[in-house]
Amino acid sequence: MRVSRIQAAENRETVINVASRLFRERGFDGIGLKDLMKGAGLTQGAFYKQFASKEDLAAQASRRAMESATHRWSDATAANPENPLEAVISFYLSMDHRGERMDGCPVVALGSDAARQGAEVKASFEAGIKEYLEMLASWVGKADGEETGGKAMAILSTMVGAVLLSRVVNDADLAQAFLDAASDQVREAVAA
Amino acid sequence: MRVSRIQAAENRETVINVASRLFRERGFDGIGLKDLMKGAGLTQGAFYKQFASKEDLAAQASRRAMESATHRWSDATAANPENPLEAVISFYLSMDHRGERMDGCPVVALGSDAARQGAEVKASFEAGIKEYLEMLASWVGKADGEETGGKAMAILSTMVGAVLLSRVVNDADLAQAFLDAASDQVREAVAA
DNA sequence: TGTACATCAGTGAACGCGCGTTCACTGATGTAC
DNA sequence: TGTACATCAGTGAACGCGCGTTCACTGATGTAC
Repeated sequence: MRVSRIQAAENRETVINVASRLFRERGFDGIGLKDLMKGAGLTQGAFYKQFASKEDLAAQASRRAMESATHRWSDATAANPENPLEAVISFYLSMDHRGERMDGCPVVALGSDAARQGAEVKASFEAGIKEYLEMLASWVGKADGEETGGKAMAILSTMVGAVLLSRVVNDADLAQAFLDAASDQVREAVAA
Repeated sequence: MRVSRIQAAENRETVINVASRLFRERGFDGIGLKDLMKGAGLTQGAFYKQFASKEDLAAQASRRAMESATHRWSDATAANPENPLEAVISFYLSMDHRGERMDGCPVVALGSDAARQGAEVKASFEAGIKEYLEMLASWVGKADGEETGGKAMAILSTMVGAVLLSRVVNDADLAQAFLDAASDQVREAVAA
């Protein structure tokens, strides 16, 4: 049965939001369209009225996931404008973030998968990563020339790598140690 | 037809080696047992004479992949014992490494996937990561107390994150910038 | 404003396909005498 | 050392299943008059 244009648009958004979380939780290949649509309260048949293919949804969901991740950074810094970097460190480099793949950073949750996907998925990640970098660059102080962007990139690399490594090991103490070591390194990099 | 014990053991090793490369290239879910066995010159039916399940092979292949990665670090440093860290940086944080998923670092190639796997796969990664850390810790100089392990962890996080980020973006210049920024950061961290 | 009809989002079954896993069978290897 | 037989790595077909995708159909929505 047909549904209003507004309802259809809302349904589409719901599918993208659900997919952005379930893809992070289980990977692009770890969840099927049937379950994805069921998560949005729809049936599989409706999928191709909204998306060209699963890869198309992967690109949309990746973009949405990165948007919600950068919004989270914004919210954290708005709550602590005095020290935005420390506000981000305190949740990004935490055991909570290690444990919540579904709502965490998409680069960590899907980075290895995204590296195998097409240009559209990567473009979604690239856009979000540039958002991350702009925020970081505005906090680390613009000293002289190009080195600012470099500092932001190095900090982002350290943060992404630390959470990824923390998730890949069984030992919770080792995981915590990666997060702590990365926190220290980021603080030092900013101070330098 | 039966095959000698030696031949059977060799076949098993071949399957693990092939899997360690193909999993890195396509992900655990991106390659089937049929193609995996074909890559080793065998048929799918023989698989369950050697492995309990696909996840069992994933754990074996992950261990093998990490071993070959740490061996590569050893080889690089043996070729340049004066400055082992610089030797590792020059290939790990390179565009070549960004492009060769199949023979590159398993943490970058499979980290997001491994985070969703069981304890055995993670144990394989953990063992290799500890190897990485031991090598790094022996190079960064043991100053005073626990901080050495922390430095090694921070450096590994930066390196892993930079290659992952470089693979997730389409823009080759941005990818190169991540690798360069990480190289600088690692050098600074060691000097500090 | 009310009526007639075209549109199309959503349904649910079906498509072919490849997946991980199982199994009866083969025949060279390994063992016992 | 030679023979008889048990073992078992490998083969290839089959299993049930879920995948991404397609399609005929439904009926409320949107449009034209």
